[in-house]
Amino acid sequence: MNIFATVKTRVDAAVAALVAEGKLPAGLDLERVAAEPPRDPLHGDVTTNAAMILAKPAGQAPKAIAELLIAKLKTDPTVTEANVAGPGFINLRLVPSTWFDVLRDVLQTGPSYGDGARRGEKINVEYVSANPTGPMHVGHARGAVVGDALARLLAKAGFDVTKEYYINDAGGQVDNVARALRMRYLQAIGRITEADFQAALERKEIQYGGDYLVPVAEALAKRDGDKWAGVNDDAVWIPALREFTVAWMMNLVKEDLAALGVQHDVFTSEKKLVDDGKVDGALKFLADADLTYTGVLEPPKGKMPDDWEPRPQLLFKATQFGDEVDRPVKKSSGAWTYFAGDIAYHKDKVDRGFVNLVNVWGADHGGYVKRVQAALKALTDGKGKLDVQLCQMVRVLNNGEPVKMSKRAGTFVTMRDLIDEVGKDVVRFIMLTRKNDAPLDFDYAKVTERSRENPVFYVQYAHARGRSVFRHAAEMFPGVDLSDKGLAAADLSLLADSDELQLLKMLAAWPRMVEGAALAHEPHRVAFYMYDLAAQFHGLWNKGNEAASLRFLQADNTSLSLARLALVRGVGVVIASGLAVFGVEPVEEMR
RNA sequence: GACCCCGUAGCUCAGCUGGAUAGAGCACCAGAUUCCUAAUCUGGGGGCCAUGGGUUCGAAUCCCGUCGGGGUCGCCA
Repeated sequence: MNIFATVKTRVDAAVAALVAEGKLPAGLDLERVAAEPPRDPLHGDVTTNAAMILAKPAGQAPKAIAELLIAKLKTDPTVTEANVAGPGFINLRLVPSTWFDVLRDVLQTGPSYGDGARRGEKINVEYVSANPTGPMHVGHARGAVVGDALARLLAKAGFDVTKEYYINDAGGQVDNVARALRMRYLQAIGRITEADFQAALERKEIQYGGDYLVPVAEALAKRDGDKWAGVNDDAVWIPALREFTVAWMMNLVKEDLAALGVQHDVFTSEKKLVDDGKVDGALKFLADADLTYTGVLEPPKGKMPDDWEPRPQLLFKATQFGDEVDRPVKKSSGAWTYFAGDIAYHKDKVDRGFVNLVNVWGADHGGYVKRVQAALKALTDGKGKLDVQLCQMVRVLNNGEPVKMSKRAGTFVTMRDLIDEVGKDVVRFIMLTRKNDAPLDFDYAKVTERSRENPVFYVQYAHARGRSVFRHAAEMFPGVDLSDKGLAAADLSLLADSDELQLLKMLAAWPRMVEGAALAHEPHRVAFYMYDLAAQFHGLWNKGNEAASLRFLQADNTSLSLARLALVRGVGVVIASGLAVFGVEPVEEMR
């Protein structure tokens, strides 16, 4: 039940009725007509901009249209008041039972309160997609949480969501890991020393110096003995060691993600796309559409690479689809570029029936967005929609001091460091307290602090307080049915305090919140909603400190207590429901 | 040089896809505890929404310019 959606359909019906009566012209576009909460609650319960939106196409003054609509809307028994205000807003006040019905609905529907109804609309969310070259770091953690929460949010809004991970296991980076692994391997079988390894790192012969390759090398030595020590043909040992390390690293990645509570439905391997001929197929598709050609790119502006020289390459006509320049799909060596693989990957998604795509990337990939969107347009004749959510940097701090790096990985703070330090739920929640295109400070001290400043604590505390009330209620009212079903049967009209009603109205806004955040691909909105809801709840709680008659539990008044318990429970259900979108467990108590 | 993101209270940030008098927290000031968790709550001051134009009934929000911060810029992924 979404009362704003309900009111919107009533407004639409009122317009239709006026059209039928000839008071408004036919064929009006109602797309932009909205029913929303007014900015100032004093204005009413629901406001609609219908009169202002329709004024121009109908050729009438907003206020005149508003009067017509008000006359229609007033015939609705659930509308107690309808007024025109300001430039033409129509403010509606609804019968109080509206809010009691909402609460009853929350109690009866439980965790699925707020679920949307767009069943069957498929959407693909690709996130993390980290190179299988080592442990996950903080940046990956943010992308993982944002992508996962977005997927959960879309699912709640009613989409059929597929969560996907693209494994970049075909490029030069994984070869570089194989090279580093070989050195660690030689060390593991006693052919070189740690000093030799560090020297090679110093000479930049290898790029990956982290300790995390040591156990991989040991496992390889255990399996194959000294088999690879004498093999010097790159074409032989690189693929073998690459395969070994990719498999290992993907296990590591999956373990890290599991520790964060993130699970993907589909893993797509770049190497498999290549081996299966999907890259050839995708590029043939573009070539057949005359969207590729062999040409020479202009030299890059700004910082010039040392070894730049003009060379002919196979290019994709990205400029036809809104990109700045045409983009290379083949290196001058003739090998496919990373972009070619990505074209094939996106074609693969399209071929699997996805039109709606979301990719969550790090902000350093911002320059890559247009070309992939261009490729998708080319592949789908303009029908495919790709939204790329870029995640900005995370600065890891402790009491304001930058945390430099992990002992294990060497150069960066890992996802595991974060989880070990503050726990999975805190990591997840904090990562969602900023919009993803804004930088985020993650301060170990602040995110574990027990104060209003810390949104995780503040929201969890509200939930725990609600549970505490129920523990007391069970003692105060032995034998009384305090289940959701029992509470739904309570006389909710006893909720008469203005703050109680305000809280009910916030619960009524949850379904609209879910839909808006999902369509905008902005899970962080849920964090702010939950914070506001918690603030309202803490406020009501403390009113009981000043006036004992406002406490939730009244020993001498069971029916009033039950009505208030229903409200407390409703708040708890919605908070738990919001936390579920974040993949965070609500806490029962905070001792 | 080009492209992308950002610029809102002293600080950290919201602002629901163009709506009414721009909101929270921190910090500052003044209050609340025989009471279900005061780990909380109530009240107060604080703004040229970087800046200059434009679009319209109406702009923090959309478009263009300028300034400032960050990111990216053939054969890396």
